[in-house]
Amino acid sequence: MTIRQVELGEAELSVLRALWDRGPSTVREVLAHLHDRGKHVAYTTVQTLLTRLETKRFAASDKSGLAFVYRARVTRDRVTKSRVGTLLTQLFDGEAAPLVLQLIRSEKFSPKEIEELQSLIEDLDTKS
Amino acid sequence: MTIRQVELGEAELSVLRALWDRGPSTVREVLAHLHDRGKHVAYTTVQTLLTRLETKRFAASDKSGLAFVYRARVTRDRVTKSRVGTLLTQLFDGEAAPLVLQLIRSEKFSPKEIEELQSLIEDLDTKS
DNA sequence: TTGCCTCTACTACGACTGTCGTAGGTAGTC
DNA sequence: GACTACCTACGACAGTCGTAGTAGAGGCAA
Repeated sequence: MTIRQVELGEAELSVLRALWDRGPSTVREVLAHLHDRGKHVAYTTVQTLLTRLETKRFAASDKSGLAFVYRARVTRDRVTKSRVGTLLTQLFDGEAAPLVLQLIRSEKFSPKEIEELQSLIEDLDTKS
Repeated sequence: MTIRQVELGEAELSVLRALWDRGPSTVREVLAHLHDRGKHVAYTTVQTLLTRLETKRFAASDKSGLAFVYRARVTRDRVTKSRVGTLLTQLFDGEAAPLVLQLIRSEKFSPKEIEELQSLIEDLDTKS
């Protein structure tokens, strides 16, 4: 069967992130952006990745002037949620709590973040 | 180049999970376990996956009696951390806080979990 | 017009993954 | 001893990904 869900590879995701960060961009602009983040790939690699993103309908393009301009067709939030959901399913049987607990135990947070966490949790508390 | 980090595919991970859940198991036992969770794959598929897990050093095997018995060589916690870390890098620039906030906002928690969260966060608070 | 630059369209290719099938050994049963 | 059931070793194959080269079109400077 292998009716694999259409998903994004790591390199594809990094290109999509460039579109989110920069807004609509040409191949060359995405390339420059990736360069700035220390990713050194060839121009045509970026081109291929953008084409694939378009095929998978995560991006769209318009010819504007000389070169195609690509833009994201999905929000960062949507992709993020989907990815997190996949992780949850794969490792935590879909339960969010264990992941949250683990993150809180093992990662560092700034005072400001802690405060934010606190108020969020208090809200949860009153709602339930 | 393509010095891709040794990682686990989804099917491989599900087999590794079987080892975590059941403890040391034979191919047939893992197969039955997967079956129980609704995953229908062939015996030889499981065999291949276990072999690959062994090649990648995520599992080891001993011949004990008739069939090989496979066992996990990495803890669930270790793999989980690594996966979460990857996700964090790919989507949140390595920051845990945004992910935690998003999870708390978008997922449901039981009163017991909320309580646990609260006490954890209070600990954070006093430590900082 | 003749090059040179920049783009797009294709093609390629090796590694990795998910899935199995086949061949051939081993052990208990009739 | 022959059959049957179960195991392992290997090979295979298609689809996905990361990465990139090449050919050919369009525009601009000399």
